[in-house]
Amino acid sequence: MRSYGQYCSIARALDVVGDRWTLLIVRELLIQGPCRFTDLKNGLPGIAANLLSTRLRELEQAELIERHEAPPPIATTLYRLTEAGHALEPALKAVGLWGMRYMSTVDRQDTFLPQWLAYAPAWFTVDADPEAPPVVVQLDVGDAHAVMEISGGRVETHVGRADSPDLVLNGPANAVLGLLMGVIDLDVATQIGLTATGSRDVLSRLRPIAESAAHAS
Amino acid sequence: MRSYGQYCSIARALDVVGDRWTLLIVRELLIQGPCRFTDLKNGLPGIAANLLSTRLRELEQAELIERHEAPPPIATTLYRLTEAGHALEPALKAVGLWGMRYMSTVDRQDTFLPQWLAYAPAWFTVDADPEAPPVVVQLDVGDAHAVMEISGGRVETHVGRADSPDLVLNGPANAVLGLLMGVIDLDVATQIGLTATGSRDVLSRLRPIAESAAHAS
DNA sequence: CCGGATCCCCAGGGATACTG
DNA sequence: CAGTATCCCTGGGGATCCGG
Repeated sequence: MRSYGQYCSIARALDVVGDRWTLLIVRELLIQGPCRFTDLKNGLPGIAANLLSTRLRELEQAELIERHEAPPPIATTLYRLTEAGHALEPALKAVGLWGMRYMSTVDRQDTFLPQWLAYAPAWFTVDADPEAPPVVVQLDVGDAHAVMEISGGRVETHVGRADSPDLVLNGPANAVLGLLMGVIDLDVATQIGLTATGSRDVLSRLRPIAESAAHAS
Repeated sequence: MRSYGQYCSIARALDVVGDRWTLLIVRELLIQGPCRFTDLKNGLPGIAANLLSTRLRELEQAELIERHEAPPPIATTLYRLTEAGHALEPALKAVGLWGMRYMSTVDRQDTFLPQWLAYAPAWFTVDADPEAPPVVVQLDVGDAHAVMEISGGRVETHVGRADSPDLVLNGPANAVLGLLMGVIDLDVATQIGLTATGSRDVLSRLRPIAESAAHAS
């Protein structure tokens, strides 16, 4: 990207990460950890291979990521965030929090990956009642499955299924995540296809982070 | 901008404000208030007029800004942020906070405008001692002049000069702002051309916001 | 002078194919 | 699997011009 040539920290930041796809590459590395080239390509539907290659080179030069030749049994190069790259997390969260206003609808064309089902609650919701006993929520959106563990003030998530969840939320992405993120309420979510199986009152355990509370992890 | 086509709030946000210049236009409207076309063009050195025109149209369609036909004596159209546009402030602050790491050096080519001298301390520093009496700091970088009023826990700024400041900081942009933002210390700032006239101990009144504390105003 | 519109040129992005 | 090479096309930059 051409530099804006301004002595302003916002413009300087955009000089480094303002290019198309760049912040989404950082997003994938933040939520997935160190990735192979192919992992990144799969996590960024639509990106051209040459462009990913170019971006990775630029990010490495900017010292936001570093290549790491993993020994067997991996035996391939992994890309991982440096400290400076990891420091983008608060900025990405703030941007994502603002973008939440566009999450109430979903287009048929939109791609949706399991890891996004997992990271969204982890980044943008908190346990509203830290003293209460732990609960587990299973999220199912098509073929994407994730588990939320709400406990001690924190919400932790991972891709996959739970053994005996207290609640199972199933439906289209905007119904499940829209409800969790607080952009739609339970009535609307149900209307657009949400089915909630189990104890619905665990939903009150979850509080979406308000914009005014955007902050570092 | 082409849509990323992902059901992810970060990707959705970038669909709207990820284009070149877009976030900087929002920055100008945030720090300047409602602006004329020419004000924006002047505040964004290097932008082509047609591109500014295009971006303003896109931003209006996205309902982040709105045109306002101001009556005489202004008698021209003003562009101002809507609620949704204003809601970008936390995200811009978080991005700017991350970009602070690139503020220790300044290139001769870099442009620097008086309003940036004013907004940076207001956005990225706080009064470390709210109980102490108010102090006034004058900032001079070339032809750019700004005033900081540190009082009651807050740091307020405006472009211009103060009558009887408690401290005057003069020097290149990276010396003055780098010092205030905490990216360089007083010794280094002095080495690269800072002159501090008045009571230097008022500098201790100022605390740069740490990354972990990035939050809404 | 303000608020654009038009035109031309080039860099950057997208799609596909190909290679070590 | 991990990229590179190629081609095409869109979008951005710069200058100029035009109506109010």
